[in-house]
Parts: sequence; structure tokens; C-alpha cells
Amino acid sequence: MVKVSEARLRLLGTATRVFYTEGIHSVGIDRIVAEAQVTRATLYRHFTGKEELVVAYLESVAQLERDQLDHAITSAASPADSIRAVARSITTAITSDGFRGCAFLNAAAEYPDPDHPVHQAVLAHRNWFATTIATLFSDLGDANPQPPARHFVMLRDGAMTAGCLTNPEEVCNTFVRGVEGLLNYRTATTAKPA
Amino acid sequence: MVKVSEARLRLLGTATRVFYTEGIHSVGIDRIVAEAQVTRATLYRHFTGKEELVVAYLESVAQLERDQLDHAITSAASPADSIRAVARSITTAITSDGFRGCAFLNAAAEYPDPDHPVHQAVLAHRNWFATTIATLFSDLGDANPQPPARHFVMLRDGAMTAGCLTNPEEVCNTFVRGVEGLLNYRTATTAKPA
DNA sequence: TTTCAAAGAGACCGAACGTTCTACCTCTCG
DNA sequence: CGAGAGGTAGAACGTTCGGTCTCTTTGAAA
Repeated sequence: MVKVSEARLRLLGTATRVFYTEGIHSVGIDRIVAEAQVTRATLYRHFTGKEELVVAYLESVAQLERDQLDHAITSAASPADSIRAVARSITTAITSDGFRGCAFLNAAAEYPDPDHPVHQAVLAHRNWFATTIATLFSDLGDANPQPPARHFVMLRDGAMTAGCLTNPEEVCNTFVRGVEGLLNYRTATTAKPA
Repeated sequence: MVKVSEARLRLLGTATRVFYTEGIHSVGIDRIVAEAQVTRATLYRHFTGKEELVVAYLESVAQLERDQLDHAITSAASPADSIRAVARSITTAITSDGFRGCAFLNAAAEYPDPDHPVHQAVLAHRNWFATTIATLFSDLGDANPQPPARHFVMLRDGAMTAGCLTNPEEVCNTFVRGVEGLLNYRTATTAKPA
């Protein structure tokens, strides 16, 4: 049994919460250290610096999303239902309390430099998501799953971004309509019975 | 003739460029003052502080977008072409050099507090955009223009956000396909000949 | 010519930033 | 028992932050 440091967990937990709700550049490590009830020295024993803490924050969120998506997909009855389950997990996120948009898109807005580790972490997670969605459309019988997958991701990005700027329910409605339209259009053209 | 301060123009110009390409919290006023070849005192003579400069930056971009959109709309032959023209202005932006996403979405990511003036400036511009698009779909003959308008905005947000994270051409392709699909679906159901 | 606002030059402020340091405590494992 | 890792506590580092200050120079209108 690997003993996971208690202080490290508190550190990463508060970092996740504070970075997500308030932004990254806006909050200093003093805030995180104080709210995690940890001293500065402890932070720098577990992380080389703020940058590494930010990357760890994003990777913890990425792990969470991967778990959620895996669960949603594997517990779906059909390929089409898998996509609907993914859509539902997105609408659930958007309508949940304290929703502040996509952690990765927000991070990318703060770290525009493509070479920066934080930006790279964002790109890595987005690549995983894109290929995962493409696999779903491939399972749906589409020979060329990229176009509908990109369409789905575009709707998802728009919904996640606008979800904390306008009425979340309306955004969710528009999103699920779009996804249903995408599924209908696909079956109407590529025509392989579900 | 109202003499517009030369220094103020330089200030706002460099602020626009630097804030857009590097983010807002990341750059201090020293950078802006230095690149604008202006002293600190001059900055604080024209703006009460950094916050006001940020708002001025966003409003200058908003003015630019309004002009572009007005021109695109008025020079279109039909209501449907107006929407296509708007879509084209978006793809043009995405594929242009130095594209870093939507200035407003990026700003919102850095200012999550809904009461903050910067956040409010973002919301104001987004409201204008939403109503403008809704008017276009209304002109297209749709009795209930909100759903397709929201769909359009969602695609736009997704495209603008992803346009600087993945291949811009692919994003544009997906976006115009989505818009065309939206127009087709609309005419196929609401059924008023163009 | 006088006047006055705009701008330049640059020192200065307190605060916050991310980071490093020493010193001491307290477990657990060998 | 003793060593060492992980934790606490807190001072301190130099830098940058946003913002204010005084003083001088410029230039055009009154």
C-alpha cells in the first residue's frame, strides 16, 4: 500500500477548486497554501513550483473526466446511446453548481504559448477526447467518423464555454438538439440502421 | 474636430495587441507602457487603472466586430447569404495570422466574477451578437429564431475556441458544414422558400 | 506672449508575487 | 535506538505588481 501524502492531497484539492473557480494567474500560492492549511515548504517539497501544481491540477481533472466518460460509454446500450450518454454527462456538468466552463479551455486562455507545459496538457487532453468521440462515431458504423466527431466536439466546446455566460438550461437544450440533429443527419445519410 | 490623443491611441493599440496575444493577467502595465513608448503618468491620465484599460481594449474589439458584421450583413444579397457572410467573417478570423481565439471568451476565462466590469463587457458584447444573429434568422422567415440562433452561436463559440488549439482549416470546415446543415435543416422544416 | 493642458522622465510606494531558507517537530521503518 | 523522510513554522529573498508622486518639456490656442 502506497501511502499518499495527506498534505499533498489537500494541496491538490484546494488548487483544483481555487484554480477552477477563480482562474490561475489570479490566485497566488499564498492563497492555496493558506486554504490547504499547509506551509510553503510543504508545497515546494511536493511540487517544483506553481507551474507543476497547475499541470497536476489539470491532469487530475483530466483523470476525472476520463473516468466519467469511460463509465458513461461502457454503461450505454448502443453506440448511439454512448454518444447520448457523453452528451448527458456534459449537460450534467454545465447545470451543476459552481460550473465555470471547461477547465482546459480556461487554462488555454491563460496560457496561449503552445510550448508551455500547461498549454500542452490542455492539448493532450483534447486529443484524447477527440479520438474518443471519433471512436464512438466509428462504432456507430461511420466509415469516416472524423467529420461528425469534430462537429460533436465543436458543439461541446461551445456549450461548455457559453454554459457559464448565459442560461445553462438554454445552452443544454441547444446542445442536445444539436447532438440529436447530428445523430439523425448521420443515420439519414450514411444509412446504416441502428 | 476633436483631437484624439496620440499617446492614447498608442496605448490602446499596444494594449489590444498584447492583451489579445498573451492574456491579460500575464502582462503588467510596465510592458504596455514600454511598448507604447509612453510613461506611466500618461497611462493614468487617460485611464483610471489597468481595469479600465482592459475594458477599453474589449470595447475597441467589440466596435471592430460590430463594424465587420454590419458590413458583411448589409452587403449580402439574401438573409441566408447574410448568415453565410457572418460565417465567412468568422472563418476569416480563425485562419488569420496571430489568431488566438475570441478575445471575449478569453477575457471571461480570466475574469470569472460575473459582477466584474470586464466580465460584464463580455456579456454585453455577447448579448449584442446573440440578438444580431437572432434577427438574421428572423429575417430568414423563422417565427421562432432563437433556437437556430443559439445553435449558430454555439457553433461559433466552439469554432473560435478550438481554432487556436487545433488545425484552423479543419475547424473552419466543420464550422461551415454545421452552418450549412443548420440552414438546410431550417428550410426543410420551417419551409419558407428563400 | 502668456497660458495651460498634454506628455515625458523617473523616483517612489506598499503589497503581492514565486521561491528559498533555517530550525524544529514527529512519525515510521530498519 | 537511531536515522531519515515528511511535516510545521516563519523569516527572508529579489522581483514585479498596480499606482502615485514631482518636476520638466512641449506645443498650440488665447
